[in-house]
Amino acid sequence: MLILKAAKAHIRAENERLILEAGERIFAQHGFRGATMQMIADQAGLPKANLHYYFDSKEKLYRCVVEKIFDIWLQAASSFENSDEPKEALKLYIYEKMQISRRHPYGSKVWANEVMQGAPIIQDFLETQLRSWTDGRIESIQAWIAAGKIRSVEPRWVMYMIWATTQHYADFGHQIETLNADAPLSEAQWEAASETVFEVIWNGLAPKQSL
Amino acid sequence: MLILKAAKAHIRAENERLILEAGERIFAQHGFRGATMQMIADQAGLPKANLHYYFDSKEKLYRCVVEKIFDIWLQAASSFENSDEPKEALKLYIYEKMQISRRHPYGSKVWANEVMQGAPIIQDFLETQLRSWTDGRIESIQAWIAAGKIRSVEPRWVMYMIWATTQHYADFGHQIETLNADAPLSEAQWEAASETVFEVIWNGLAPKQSL
DNA sequence: AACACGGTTGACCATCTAGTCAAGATTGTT
DNA sequence: AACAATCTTGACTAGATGGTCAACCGTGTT
Repeated sequence: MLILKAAKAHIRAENERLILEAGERIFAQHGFRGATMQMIADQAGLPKANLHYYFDSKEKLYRCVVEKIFDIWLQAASSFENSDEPKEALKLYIYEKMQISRRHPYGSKVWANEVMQGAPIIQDFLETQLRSWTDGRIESIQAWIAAGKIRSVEPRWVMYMIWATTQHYADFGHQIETLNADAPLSEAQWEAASETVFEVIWNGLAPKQSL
Repeated sequence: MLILKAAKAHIRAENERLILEAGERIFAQHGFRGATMQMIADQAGLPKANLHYYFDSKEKLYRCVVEKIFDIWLQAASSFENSDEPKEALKLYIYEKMQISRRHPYGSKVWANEVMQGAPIIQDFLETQLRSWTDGRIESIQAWIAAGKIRSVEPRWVMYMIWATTQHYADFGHQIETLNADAPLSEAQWEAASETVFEVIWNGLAPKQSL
């Protein structure tokens, strides 16, 4: 029957997952051009021809990897909307983004790579989803300023600070490890770093007042 | 005579400069593997074979580019040492790093790329020069804390915040432009961004006290 | 003018790599 | 068991790319 497609769907799902995961890792470590289909195949434990069976081309595989990453990014974004109180909202968002840097360092690197190269593949995402999400967040921040809940600052620069500081822990993880005596950050260090990032930004934004 | 070498030294100097500049740009836009010697040659306005005359291999050219960038980075580093007052020292350093992001966006991207890929070429730099410079700066910050000039924070996380926020304006410049209606930041915007980065970090670090 | 040395260059080669393909293996259904 | 759809895979191809090389050019010195 023609409905066999559904019967083997789990095979497809599982293999696509394997390939996307391997792709994320290899693209992160070598960049788009530096990554070879053979490397990704080896990482996934599948023959190269199999990759082309599930993803037509290297470019399509790459696009899928990047889209998956953007989804995670947007997911974290929702932390921002769950509170009217800036302190709470910022804390949630910063901790969430630090968590993503810890759990998905490869994804973050692929994203960084893509943007650094001028976003040849996902420019449309930047211009639609990212732009509208950012505009929404800027309005929130402006509302906080109007309500006297934080200092008067240009919301854009604050957004960029948060993105930069949190993503740095993924993108420059190798440098951070090297400066940490070649050891990955411990649980306690991740917690301390998250706390410091939040504390400095929050104290930097909070209205002036004694204690 | 054998002293002709000196006579044509300016040709060598000029061509090496052209090639390094082109290399910085192309490596930044495409990554190490994505960049081709032909692209760099075209960018420099020289035939490809000429590149191999001045730099034995692609890898050696790349290493020269990265070393040049690291020098600029270390140069900015000295801003940190020119003052005992944290406010002054941090302001100088942050402004200097923002200036570098503006003037050398390609260099910053090459550095980011290199580190993201695990620093295959310049790991030794990280372990020697960067590590010892960082340790020195951490001592300065600790001294400020001991003197009650800033809050008690882990100096490392603060260093990373400064690096991240300032370099973000180079590495993610494309994203920033896209969110700025596809326009490069104006003079005033650069100034405002630098000011905000400094203000937030400084207020985030300054000891609590009324006003 | 003749020379010598550094600089220039087009043509070439060995290698790597994305993508193809056709034959065969699996698997769920009847 | 027979089948049809899906999945698997080794062998192959076309094109790109780093690097080489031998002939040639320009310039300052004698």
